[in-house]
Amino acid sequence: MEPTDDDTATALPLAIEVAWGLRGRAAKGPRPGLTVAGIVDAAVRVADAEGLAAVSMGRVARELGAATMALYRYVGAKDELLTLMVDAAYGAPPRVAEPGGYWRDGLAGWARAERAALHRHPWILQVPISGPPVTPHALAWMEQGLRCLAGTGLTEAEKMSVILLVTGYVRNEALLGVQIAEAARAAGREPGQIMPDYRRLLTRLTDPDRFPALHAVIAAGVLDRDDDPDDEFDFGLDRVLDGVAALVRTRTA
Amino acid sequence: MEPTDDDTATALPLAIEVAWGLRGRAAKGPRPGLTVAGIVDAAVRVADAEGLAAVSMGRVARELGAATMALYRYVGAKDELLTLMVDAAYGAPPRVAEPGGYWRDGLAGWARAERAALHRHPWILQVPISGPPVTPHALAWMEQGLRCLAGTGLTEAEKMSVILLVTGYVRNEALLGVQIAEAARAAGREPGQIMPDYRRLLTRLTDPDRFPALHAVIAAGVLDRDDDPDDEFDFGLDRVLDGVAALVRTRTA
DNA sequence: CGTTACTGCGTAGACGATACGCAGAACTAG
DNA sequence: CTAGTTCTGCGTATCGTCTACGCAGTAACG
Repeated sequence: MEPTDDDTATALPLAIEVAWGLRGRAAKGPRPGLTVAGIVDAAVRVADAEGLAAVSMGRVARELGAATMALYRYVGAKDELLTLMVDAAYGAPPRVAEPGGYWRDGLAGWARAERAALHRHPWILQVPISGPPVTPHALAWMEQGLRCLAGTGLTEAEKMSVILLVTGYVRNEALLGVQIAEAARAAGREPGQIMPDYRRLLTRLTDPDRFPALHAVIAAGVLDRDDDPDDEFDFGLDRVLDGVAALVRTRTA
Repeated sequence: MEPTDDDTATALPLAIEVAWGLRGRAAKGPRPGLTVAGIVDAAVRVADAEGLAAVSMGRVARELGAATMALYRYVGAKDELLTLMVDAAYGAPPRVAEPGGYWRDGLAGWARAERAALHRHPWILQVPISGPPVTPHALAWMEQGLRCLAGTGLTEAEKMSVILLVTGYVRNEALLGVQIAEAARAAGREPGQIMPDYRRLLTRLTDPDRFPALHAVIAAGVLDRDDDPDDEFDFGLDRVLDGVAALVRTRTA
């Protein structure tokens, strides 16, 4: 029988249902030798140590002392594994939204916590996109973010937009950091040396007449040394939250 | 002889030097049958039509009627090709920064233009990160963005941060759009049906007691139908630019 | 006309995802 | 206790990918 529209619409990949605790052990058959959580942990371990590119089904299986194909009893495809790896790497969100707390402090803490998670597991940013969040931790993070905005008078739609805006900012900022670290690794240099190299490269490539604004930046010494990433992050976050604050004011007044 | 520090620091992949016009035709030897630009165009064509996953060296070569290995005379590795594909897909930036124009209009136009490019070539967002921008169009976009901020009184470092902030917002917003479209494609449904499906899924997965803020969003009907993506984009952009405006005010006053 | 530098590209190796199906284990019904 | 059922681990095999290597042919130069 064909699955109904409703079934396909709310159908989840096997391993993700397991992550939500929607599947128990099978009544019959041999005891499973592995667990979804164990597989995901092993995969995260590999990604942390050797990068996302090293995460192949075979490599993860070897990590567990299992055969490659054994994993496919637990995970329908590699995509599922990646989705669950991201969920595991985020972990449970911090409790930042105290009832009665100032929304801005809560949201800033939430953003910083996400940033910390991305710095712990930079490969998260390389996982290809698959769809809207459906894993337990991902939704828990969303919940925490929304709670920060409880007392603001924003509409629910606006709250969601703000959450998306902030998380987008954090991800993008972290992405830039990873790009620089990646470039440093590829060139075999210390992270602190990358910006001067980049400045030299830009100076060689770009003509001051055709790139005046860029050369003004270079001349001002902006690329002479790496900025403190924390300062850079806080600067942008303040801009974003200022923008949100402007909206909150219109709703409060 | 070992390359000096300076050489490695400013060394560029072969094909990217070609893109900057830093390499002429070789004096001797047979006439090249292909060009870097032609290869990149073919790859972009494949990505547009069949997605980034379809872009393999072999597939691109077939598109050109050449052999797989022929491409490696022009690009050192697949990464280089991807970088150049992104550059080609962005194309030349629009001229949004009129001298004497209001910075906010210019920056909004710049953001919208980038968004349009990402919508034309959604696979850009799936290209793995490699490093800071070094291709001609990428730097031209940066130049245009910086020019918008000419009259604002911001420091050069602040201008750069603002540009990064805005481009980050645009990329993130486009990413969300692509995720939704991707989910729609994977589920074989019309784009307009995705949000109701998602709402059903969340309702099934999350307990209202443990996810009260999320359920408030659901109850408010936020996920009942797809928002107009343009409205959603403009909302977030206004927030970001409001934040920038607050900074500009402190520098002007 | 040799020399030389460069071209196209065939061959081949290493690796990755994953469909398929078998052998055997664990549980249940009788 | 036994037979049947259902699930597990995983070997085998297919197909696709990137790319190192090196040969043979070609165009320009001296």
